[in-house]
Amino acid sequence: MTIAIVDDHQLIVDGFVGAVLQTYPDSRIHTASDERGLFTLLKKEAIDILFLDIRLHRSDARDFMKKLRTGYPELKIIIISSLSDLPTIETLFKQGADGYLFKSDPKTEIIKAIQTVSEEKEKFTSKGIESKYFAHNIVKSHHPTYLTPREKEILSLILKGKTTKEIGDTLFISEKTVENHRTNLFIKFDVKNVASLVKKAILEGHL
Amino acid sequence: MTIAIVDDHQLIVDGFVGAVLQTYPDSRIHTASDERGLFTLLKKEAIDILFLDIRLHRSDARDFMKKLRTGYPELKIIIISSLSDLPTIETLFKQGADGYLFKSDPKTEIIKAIQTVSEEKEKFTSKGIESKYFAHNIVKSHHPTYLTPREKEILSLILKGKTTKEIGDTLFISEKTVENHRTNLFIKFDVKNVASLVKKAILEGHL
DNA sequence: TTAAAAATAGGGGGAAACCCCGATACTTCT
DNA sequence: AGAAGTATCGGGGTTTCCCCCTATTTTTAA
Repeated sequence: MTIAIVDDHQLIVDGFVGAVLQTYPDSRIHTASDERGLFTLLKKEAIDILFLDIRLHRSDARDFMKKLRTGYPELKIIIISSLSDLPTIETLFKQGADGYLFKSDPKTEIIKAIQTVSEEKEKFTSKGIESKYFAHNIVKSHHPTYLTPREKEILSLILKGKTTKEIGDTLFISEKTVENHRTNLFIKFDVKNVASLVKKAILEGHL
Repeated sequence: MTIAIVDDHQLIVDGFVGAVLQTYPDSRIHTASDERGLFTLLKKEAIDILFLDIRLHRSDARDFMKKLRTGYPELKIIIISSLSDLPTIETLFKQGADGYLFKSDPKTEIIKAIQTVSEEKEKFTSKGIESKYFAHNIVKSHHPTYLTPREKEILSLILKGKTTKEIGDTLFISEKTVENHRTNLFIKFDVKNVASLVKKAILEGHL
């Protein structure tokens, strides 16, 4: 069994490798710290299970997952995150994640995750996830879902503290157009002002 | 030598313990996952060096550091964080931190940190910090500094997406007063709109 | 006890945000 | 060919923000 972990926190990687080797001394574990490193790795090695820190990709987790799914359909992807944001979790599952666990989960959950996805039958969610998942009723969760390229562009400028006028000047479009995109961002994020938008965007990894 | 680590991410804790035991097999390492656990621990054990994930304390790292410093003046405190926010680092040093390292630093930095603060002479900053530190010229850094209790209250309501009017109604004060506090927050955070305020506040751990 | 800081509140005004609406053009997918 | 989605722009409006001031009371610290 070949396992890979991608995380930019060295400590996380070390803790992970230790935990897996303890249970599976014969497993081969590859590590990478970012997106680029991951693809280099995937080209060289046949990876069975990938543990992925989703916060690596600021802008577009969706395209990233798609790329992984299409390029490596057999790959099992387990998201490992410090985010407890539920809509994100739901979205990632829709995008083809096979499992999800928190960095705060005990390391036994890693082993469980490996076993669950190896058996090919079901998706894995850690206990930490499940408790949060059912605490807030995720059923009526608002999907921050998909942002268009232009929306992402405008969101990033909002996050930089730019005003509508400044954004318009930057992108050479009218303030009205910026307002429209802004409104659409509000709708997609289900918020009613910039403060909430910025908060939600940051917590969902758009920074 | 007795070492403690406080972090709510189990993987980080495991990675840390492994790294330290590798170099100091005889060291005693205690762990806690939150603030409460830490104080329970400090009452029972004589800790020499504390590695602390500062993101644990949403509201008030300042009071927290003060409490530690006054209650345990001999304790060496090394902040371990995933935040790369420079003003925060500076502030924490001012508040009596003895060292600072990133979660993305290699584990050799942990050992270096232990050695540096043990020698009692100097503060420790990891290589990761130093490179960032000098990349942006921190000299003219704006200290988000001290927030009054009322300002913290208002900040937290802004972070919840409340409008000036709503905040006034919540705290039973006039909108004008809220506006004043809001202005003062802008000045202290050195920003010019809510978007930047929220972003900076979250990055500096006020969430 | 005096000075400084914090919290309160107001007047007044301009700028930006926010919310309706409708409209056109271009791509993409079915 | 038609529907859906994206991106563009406008009119016209209300609300909120943001900034300039002054000023009083209370709390805190020197």
